[in-house]
Amino acid sequence: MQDLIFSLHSWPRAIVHIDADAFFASCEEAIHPELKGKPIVTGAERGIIACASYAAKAYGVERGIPIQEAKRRCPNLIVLPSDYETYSLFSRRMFSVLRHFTPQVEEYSIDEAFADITGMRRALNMSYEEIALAIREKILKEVGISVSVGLSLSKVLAKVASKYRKPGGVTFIPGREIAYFLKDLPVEKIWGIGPATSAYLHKLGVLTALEFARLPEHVVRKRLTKPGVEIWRELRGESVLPVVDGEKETYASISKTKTFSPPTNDPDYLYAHLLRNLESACIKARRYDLAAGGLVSFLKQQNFEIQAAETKLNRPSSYPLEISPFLREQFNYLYRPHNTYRATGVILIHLKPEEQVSYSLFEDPIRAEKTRLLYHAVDEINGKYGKHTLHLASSHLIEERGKGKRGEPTYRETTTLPGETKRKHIGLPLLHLKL
DNA sequence: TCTGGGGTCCTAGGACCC
DNA sequence: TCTGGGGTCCTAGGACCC
Repeated sequence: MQDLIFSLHSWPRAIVHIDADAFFASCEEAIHPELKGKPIVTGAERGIIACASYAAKAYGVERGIPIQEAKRRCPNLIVLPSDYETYSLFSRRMFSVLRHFTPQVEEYSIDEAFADITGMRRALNMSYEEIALAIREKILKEVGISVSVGLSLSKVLAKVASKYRKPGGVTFIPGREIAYFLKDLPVEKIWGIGPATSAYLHKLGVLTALEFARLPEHVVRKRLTKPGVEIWRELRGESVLPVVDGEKETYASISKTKTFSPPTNDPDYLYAHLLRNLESACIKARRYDLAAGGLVSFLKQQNFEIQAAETKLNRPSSYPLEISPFLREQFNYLYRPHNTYRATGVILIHLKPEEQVSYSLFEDPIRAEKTRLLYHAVDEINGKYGKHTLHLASSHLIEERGKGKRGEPTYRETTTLPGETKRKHIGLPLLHLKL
């Protein structure tokens, strides 16, 4: 083992990873104690399982499989819709318990976090191992959620540790035991090593995490890119990926995608979906006070091929009324009548804080202000009566189609170019009220 | 895993400039 | 006018994550 780096001091760094066990299902059990221990899944709204409780997993019910198939495997399965608002609440409570042990907490996803507890032994009067155990106990007791905990010298190793005994495990990987934990771990199971890199490593004859960790440095630097080298160092017990604390409250991009069945080549229907994607993305952007500097949209063909277009906006915006002309342009550019499509998507990119947006000399400030006020009202109405109660008229085709009838598609908003001052009225007639 | 939805980061290569 | 070399910025696209 002397070829792997670790200091004689057993914990040069102490990094913890916590991973909630069957998180969505656990939240449901915490709210509805009568469901505890029963086979439950979430994901009813999509028809695909988002999360399965361990009782459900015992029947061979896994994440990603269709609900129908799951019911075949487990006839008394309890199927619930996913309730992200509630799960976020539990998530925040878990993380705040974690912050009880150290301020250095990285909220990695809704159900995972890293914490750097280096140097906290004296303050907490506990060993690092005791701190890891205490974290699990306190979250279980105060939030009612079972988590698995890993403690090691780096983030990558802490991830290996937390996965080692699930559910409910607490696993320590001190420097001298790294090789033991890596020797039977396939490279493709390492955090950050995906299909492409594993295939490449396999070709080099590297099958396990230990074989990877033992590659000579010059080979790793020559064959892999930066992330690969970082993972290699972390596996050897050297902490190079920092635990980034602070709650995440901004985005670099916001995307909305929708898959529909059956696939279609109907341009009106496709564009209506794109418009709805745009509205959803803009709602989220406005919620975070962000404005998009660019727009990407794409069509996914039946054979999963994707065509995408990107446009730079002349001024950052979070208003569909201003952005939709560009979307229309992109759609006209991308759409081919002889292709059949299974999904559409919109991505708002180059997001920046709303207050940093300045208006160009060439546009009508009154008009821009009116749009802002209009959407302020739209957000208020939709907040009261439900998302998309008030929406762009031409995205209404989605509802029409849902009811099996065809409305007259309208593209009136496409004549409203941002910066164009000719048109006076600002949109209410272009909106549609869902009853 | 016959493939849902939402993200981030990195790199190579072109455009442009001196 | 031709040629070489080097820097910065931007974009497309790949890879990976939950």
